Amino acid sequence: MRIATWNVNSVKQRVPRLLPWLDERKPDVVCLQETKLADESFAELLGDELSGRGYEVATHGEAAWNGVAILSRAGLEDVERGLPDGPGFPHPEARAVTATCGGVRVISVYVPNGRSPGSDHYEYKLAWLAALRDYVAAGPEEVVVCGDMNVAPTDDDVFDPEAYEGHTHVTPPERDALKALQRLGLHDVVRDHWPNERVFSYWDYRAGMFHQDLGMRIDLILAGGPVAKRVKAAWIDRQARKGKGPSDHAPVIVDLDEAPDGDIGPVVPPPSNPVIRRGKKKLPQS
DNA sequence: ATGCCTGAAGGGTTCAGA
Repeated sequence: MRIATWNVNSVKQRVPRLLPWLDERKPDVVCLQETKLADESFAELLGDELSGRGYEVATHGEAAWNGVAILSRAGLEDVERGLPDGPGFPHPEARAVTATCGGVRVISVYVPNGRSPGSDHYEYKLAWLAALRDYVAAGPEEVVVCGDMNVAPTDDDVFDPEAYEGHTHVTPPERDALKALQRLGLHDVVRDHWPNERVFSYWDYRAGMFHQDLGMRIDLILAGGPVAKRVKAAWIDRQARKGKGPSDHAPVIVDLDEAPDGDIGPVVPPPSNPVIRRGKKKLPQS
């Protein structure tokens, strides 16, 4: 079973990239984030295209912002939207959807950004991560938490720790909240398979950050013990970040058990990364 | 070539993203 997660940064804008990607990589389960579409609009936009490819769909969206989904052709049962007792800002937002697919409890999450350390939104982010931890703790071990965690687990997951000083995504409280989740027994499957590689999943659109490979790894697949034992491959699909009209995030892909049949692309990530240019690099300023 | 920001809402710009 191939499971993928992708922050598409507007599914409406990403249709010309999403559908060919599904046909090429042939994932059995896809977690999407930042769909930015209400459920009815999602069904109208993609219902036929997805059912034609054999996918059932669970969406939890809202107009304009946020929005998550799970596409599955491995079954889609017991759908839950949102986090029970999760915090809002001030109202609950569409940031989590859960379903059982092929015997695995799949949670697609879009963790709040946090905006700036110490802000209300930052506190909201920490509270949201705590609620996610409680939710996972109450569920089965056969679980994968997939999505945009908006936290880089370690300094190895950003292009330059100094560039992020004073910014979100790297602060100790955020990393502690992520660790608390992992302490439930979840494995960061991409890092486990590529312990010493430079692997990022997000690159800012601005200033040629992708082309210099100045990014961060914030999109994760966290697998419960029994699922982690089944992992045969885990990688980030950088190809999907190239070309015309990409999302600013790349998909993360994991294969459980035997890799699926057919031409479904590499089962290991392309090992080469671009040449890193000399000179101090900073984050683009907004 | 991987090539220097994008999406959405609402209104002629502003906010959000990370």
